[in-house]
Amino acid sequence: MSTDRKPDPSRRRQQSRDSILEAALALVLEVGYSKTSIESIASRAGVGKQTIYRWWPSKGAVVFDSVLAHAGVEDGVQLPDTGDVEADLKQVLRATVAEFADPAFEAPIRALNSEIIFDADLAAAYRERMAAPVEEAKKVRLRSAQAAGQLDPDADLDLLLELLYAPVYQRWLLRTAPLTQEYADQLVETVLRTFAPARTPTSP
Amino acid sequence: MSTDRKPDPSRRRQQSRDSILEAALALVLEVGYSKTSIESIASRAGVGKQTIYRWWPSKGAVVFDSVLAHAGVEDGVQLPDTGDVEADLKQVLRATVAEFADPAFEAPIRALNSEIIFDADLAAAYRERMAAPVEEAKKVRLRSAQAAGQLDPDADLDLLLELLYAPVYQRWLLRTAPLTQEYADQLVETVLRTFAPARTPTSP
Amino acid sequence: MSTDRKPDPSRRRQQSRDSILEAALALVLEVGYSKTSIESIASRAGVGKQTIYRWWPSKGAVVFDSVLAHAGVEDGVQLPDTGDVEADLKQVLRATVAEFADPAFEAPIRALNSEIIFDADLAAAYRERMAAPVEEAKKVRLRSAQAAGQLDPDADLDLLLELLYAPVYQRWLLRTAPLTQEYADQLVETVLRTFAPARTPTSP
Amino acid sequence: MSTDRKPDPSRRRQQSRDSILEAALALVLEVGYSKTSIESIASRAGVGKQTIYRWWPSKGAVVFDSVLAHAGVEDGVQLPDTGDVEADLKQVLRATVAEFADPAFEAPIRALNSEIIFDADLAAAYRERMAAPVEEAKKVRLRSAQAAGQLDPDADLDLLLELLYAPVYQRWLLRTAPLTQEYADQLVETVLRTFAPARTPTSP
DNA sequence: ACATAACCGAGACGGTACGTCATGTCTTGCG
DNA sequence: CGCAAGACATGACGTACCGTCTCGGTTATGT
Repeated sequence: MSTDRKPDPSRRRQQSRDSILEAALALVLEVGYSKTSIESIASRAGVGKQTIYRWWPSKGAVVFDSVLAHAGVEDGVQLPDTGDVEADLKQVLRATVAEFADPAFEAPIRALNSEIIFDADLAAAYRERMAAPVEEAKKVRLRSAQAAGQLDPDADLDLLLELLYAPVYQRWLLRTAPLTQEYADQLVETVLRTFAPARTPTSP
Repeated sequence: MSTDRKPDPSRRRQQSRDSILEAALALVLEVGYSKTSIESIASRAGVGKQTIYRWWPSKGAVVFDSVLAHAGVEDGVQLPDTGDVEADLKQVLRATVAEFADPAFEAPIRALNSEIIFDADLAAAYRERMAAPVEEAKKVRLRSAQAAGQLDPDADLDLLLELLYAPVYQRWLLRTAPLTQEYADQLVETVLRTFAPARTPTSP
Repeated sequence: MSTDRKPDPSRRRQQSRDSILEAALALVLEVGYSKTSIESIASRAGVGKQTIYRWWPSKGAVVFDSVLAHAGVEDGVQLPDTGDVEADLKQVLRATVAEFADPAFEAPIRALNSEIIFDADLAAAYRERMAAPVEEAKKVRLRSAQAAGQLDPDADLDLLLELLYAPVYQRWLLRTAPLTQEYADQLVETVLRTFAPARTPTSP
Repeated sequence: MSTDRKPDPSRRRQQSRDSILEAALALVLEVGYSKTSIESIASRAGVGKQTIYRWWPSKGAVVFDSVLAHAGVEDGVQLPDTGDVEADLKQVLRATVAEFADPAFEAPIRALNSEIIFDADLAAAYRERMAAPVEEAKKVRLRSAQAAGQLDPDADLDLLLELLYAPVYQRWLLRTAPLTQEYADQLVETVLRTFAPARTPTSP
């Protein structure tokens, strides 16, 4: 016998959920994450505070859902495949760099990251719902490159992706150095060189 | 013309500063960063709140100084140089991995990072006072390796270090995958392979 | 157009109100008015500070309500009417003098007065809710005396009451001279003499 | 053997004292008594806080001295004596009423009174240094009236003065009713009637 | 003439309280 | 019963002052 409140999700009002997520995202953009409060979200969404507390455990979770809903990663992700890995990867990494530079993305994503740092549950949710699909799409492209002989067939693709993306992520997060298109290109070139296919011994 | 109060640092009481930094670090370890308040730091340090506000602009800055004072990076940093870069780098990167796993380091450093994400000033301070000295020590070792012919003399050392450390940092921060000693070794090997000196068929 | 929060009195918790007023009165008695803080009232009443700020504009207003609630002037006030004005007034004025000497009344009432001096709103509230009912009761008795031919029918009763009470009030407030029962009697006699009915030599 | 600081008044800097009193008075006028702080007085006077604490026990005492120094009651006080008590008293009481209405006097004097209410020492100082000389001057005039047969030779002059001034004081302090010149006149007339000389029994 | 003791300005300090904001819980009344 | 509204106890915020305490720098004699 438990006294826990267990709200019935079927009775949930979709309109409230939407306006909460919208308000949360708008506030993070306008006043920043730390100045965004549950109270301000509720007030802006025209919603009672309890309605937020009923469905989300924390401010971080609300903002997480906001960003997720807005990013719309839930649709299938697919990377370009022109046959030229280097060109394709450069295009993709340049797009990532550009995204990080977009103020409309930057604020919510920094907020997301600052929560993920502390909250292992959010981190897991992030991996599963945001990172994993993208990760898998990238690997599809890389396997295609392996099949085309542009990449070492034994390359550890997880490691490769880390070497490619972690430096970008770190530069953006810690602002250690400017994030430029040239940097993206340089990373792609360096990493591809590292995982280049073994030089085919042309003669016996 | 400014009305800002500019307290005179020469009149600052060293004892207060010390007990504040100590209290801040202890609280972050004991109750976590977000539950550490300026008020609790002041109270634990036996200090008036104003004494904190007089010398630091934010909780983040206090914790930053705590970590800095505790880490003692201000002393010269020097890396081992046994003549074998790979062995030396593996030792150093394994130490980094171990440090990240130490609960006594983890909490304050996660706190630090969560502040740095938002606060560009703190990020700059971090770069200058914590990262830069260590970075420089690492480069000294790498240049020594270049001189010894163990590394491409044209290698971009900044990029090399990013490829080496950013993946570790990202795994730790986002908990994307376990941080093991083997992973450290693998990273060192991969990166050294990338920046290996060109095979000069000098003489038969 | 006003952005002011206007709390809904119907949702007010009576229990909180009561414990706040009780705590305020107790604290003024125990530690004095100036050492009584909103914070200490809240803490003693087991109430959040905001609950005080929501319903009262200032410490003075809280203490005012405390005194008012305690004095219970809101009930009808009625003065003795034995048929002998002089005796009745002496009794009433002696009671006033005694009240001023009672330490349990003195502290809160001095507190009240010190606030009223500065705060015209409080002064108005004092007149309307504390002074007026008593004033009216006194006038009822005086009119009865006029009807009985013990007082000049043309006497300005407001003036009469001021001449009677202001000296007592002043002596108490400024401690210019001891407040004794004899003094009360002397005042009554003097003032009654001033407003005695004209000697009408009606018939021998 | 005492460790008490006993500052040597002979070494006191007159300039500091003056600027403190001046600053105190100005602040009470400008921002009101309760918003006047020791710190603001010191700052405005260009004086260290300690210099105030060295010579005065409390804010009330400083303001008291300010008002005293400004009022300049220390000079001899003398009331008009035209031979007509009623006219003279009306003139004096009207002046008092006017003074109370003057904003430049009102603020500091309300401040004074609010301190006197709580602080018996200040009350005594007030009586001795401000009230007494004026009181004595008034009595001189009244005795002259007694000698002139305009006043009952047995009149209790203290009581008379209380009946004359307390109502004015009360009206001003509590704002119970407007303080007009007519009111002053009415008071004088009423009180003089009360203490009129006994009707001389013209025939035996 | 020169120590030496005080006052003095400045302001850092450990505190208390301020009045505001947000938290997460609870209650009320509407639909 | 979900919900908007919002009162509530709690607790932290950042600020203002409190009264005490150094810190140098003038005075201002007193030998």
